[in-house]
Amino acid sequence: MITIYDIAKELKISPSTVSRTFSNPGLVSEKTRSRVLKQAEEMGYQVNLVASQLRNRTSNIIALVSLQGTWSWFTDDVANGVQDVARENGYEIVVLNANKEHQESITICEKMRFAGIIVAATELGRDTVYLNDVIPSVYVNRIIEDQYRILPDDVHGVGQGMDYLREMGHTRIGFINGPESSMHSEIRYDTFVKKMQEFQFPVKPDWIKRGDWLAETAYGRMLEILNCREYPTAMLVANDQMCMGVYRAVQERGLQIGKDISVIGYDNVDYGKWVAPALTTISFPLYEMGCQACKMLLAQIKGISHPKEVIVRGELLKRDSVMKV
Amino acid sequence: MITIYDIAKELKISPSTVSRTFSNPGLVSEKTRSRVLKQAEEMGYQVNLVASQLRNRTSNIIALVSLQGTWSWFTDDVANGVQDVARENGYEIVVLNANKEHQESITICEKMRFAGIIVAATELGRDTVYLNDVIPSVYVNRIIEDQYRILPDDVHGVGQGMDYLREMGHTRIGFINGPESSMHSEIRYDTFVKKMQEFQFPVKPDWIKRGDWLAETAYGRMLEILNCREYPTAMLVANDQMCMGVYRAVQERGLQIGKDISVIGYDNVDYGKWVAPALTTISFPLYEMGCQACKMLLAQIKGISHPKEVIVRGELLKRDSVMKV
DNA sequence: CAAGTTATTGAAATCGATTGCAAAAAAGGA
DNA sequence: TCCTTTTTTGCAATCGATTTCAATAACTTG
Repeated sequence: MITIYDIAKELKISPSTVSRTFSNPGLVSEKTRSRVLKQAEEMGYQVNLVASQLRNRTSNIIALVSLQGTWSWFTDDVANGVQDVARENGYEIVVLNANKEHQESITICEKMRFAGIIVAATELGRDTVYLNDVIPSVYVNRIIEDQYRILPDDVHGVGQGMDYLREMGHTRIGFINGPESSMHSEIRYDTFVKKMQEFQFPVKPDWIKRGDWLAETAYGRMLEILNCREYPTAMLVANDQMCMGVYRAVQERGLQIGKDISVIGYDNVDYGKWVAPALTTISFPLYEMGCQACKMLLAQIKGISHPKEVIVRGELLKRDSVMKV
Repeated sequence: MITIYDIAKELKISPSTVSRTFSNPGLVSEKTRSRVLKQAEEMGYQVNLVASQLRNRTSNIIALVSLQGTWSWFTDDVANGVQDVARENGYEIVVLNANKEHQESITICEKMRFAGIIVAATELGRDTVYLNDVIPSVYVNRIIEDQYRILPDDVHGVGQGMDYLREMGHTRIGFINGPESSMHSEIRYDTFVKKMQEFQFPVKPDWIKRGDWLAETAYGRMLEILNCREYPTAMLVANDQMCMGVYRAVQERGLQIGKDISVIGYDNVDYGKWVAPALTTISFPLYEMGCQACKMLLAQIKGISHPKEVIVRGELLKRDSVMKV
């Protein structure tokens, strides 16, 4: 492995000068600098950031830790947001995946003294995670007391969806929720009910089901709803993946999505555009949340004061799964 | 930031002893060890891996660099494979994303002296990337001279699909290919034609189209095919995403996928299970490729000899988009 | 109990880059 | 030319953990 000492020896100059050539070129004469650069190029020198970081006590790497058991669309979009902001500010990002047994992924970020950690969590992910305040951190989509966090505005999102259904003339609306443990489930459900009451639409318990974010379960729940003597003209579904189950159930019954039954999802997963009919959905503003998270983290790193909570709004994406009644 | 010196001073012992407590506890007496552990816990000590790595000249972090412009299913699945093997061997993985201008992502892995780099590339990603042989590396899904690599067995995959279509009685088969620049396109196309000839099925140029991996374009191409006086009973499509375009085109014409026209995709993206009818597809063995890539990298890291190329087979996943004629 | 072993500890060097300080070299001015 | 100012350089200490070597402490055992 080539070091500045190797280059220095070769050129019969001091390592200090070689170092300065890279870290503070203004302090080195034009002549020496070009000799060093040439020699370094020739020997295939790459600065050792490990040494450099030890000396400087700083890193320009931000870690994004996903609490999913596995990699997924969720982390992807957040990552894109974090990355764009990070790079604008001269930072690189690395993504780690902390599954059930892997507290390790978090700890290693701290031990590596990365510049900061952004923890991104859907609710399918692990419950808890231990930070030691060794480096700055921000949570995306999770509320932990006293910790910096970015949250989506579910109230606004569901509100948008409900307003739209009403505009389209729907009054008989069903709802498939996420699991009980979820903060989103609660908020989305509450907002759904509140809106129904506000509009003075009938809230039918038979049309309100609990799911678990997964298509398979939602498929069963939707069949139950379709077995009711009369069924709703529209379904609000707490995430897109469950909509795939709903689509299947509806189509198996010989009914048409968008015609017999309108559907609004939540999340805006990429394949929603490609199913037929294209899924109308409320976007989970992941990219924007990633951006905000990174800004929040950078503020901490630079010691600038910043509010501890930021709430980001998604928007309703009107496609083909909802039509006027 | 707490260091071993802080702990040492507090306990009035030498830093060496503190260090040994963590890195080689057998060399420290039971009594001292527990005192150190307690003190460290109390002070919130976390070893500084930067210092440790500098001294040891080793890292236990493997980097997976994606050459996609953005995060995607491709990298996800490869990452899961790499991760499982890595963790079995005491390594952690971090994922980086190299977009067009970001040679930087690769370089930073080298500068950080990570244990090794796995470069994963679909063909939507950037063309070239420069490694400096500072650390071991493996390419996934890309052929670079003299470099270690993992490739999928496209010949086997397409063969499986074609055998199945023939079994199901199809003889009139169309094909939508990927873009010209792609190694997969070439192989898949060649294999398709070879199989057609082998089976003595008619190869109709009108039924063979070039796509660009994207649904939108495939939608247009499929419409062209459907405009022919007679159209095929089955389509082999070079990736799943394009199948979504095919589905839409077919359905818009009032025809039914699986009934009027059978479709086989390639890749096994996750939503293929949830579209209606569920998509029959040939899997791109990403997870397995990730595992193999990691094994290959570990072999290099440990200095064990290993073949420079490994080819991994996918399999045909029979679902509902193909039926007997 | 003394000599020989073994278990524990500490001092000091090391990994590779950075930087304050001082020396040397170059440039400028009279 | 000689002195002052500015540029370039080199020396040596530093970041925090590890490890070799030597010293000391704690056991064994005849």
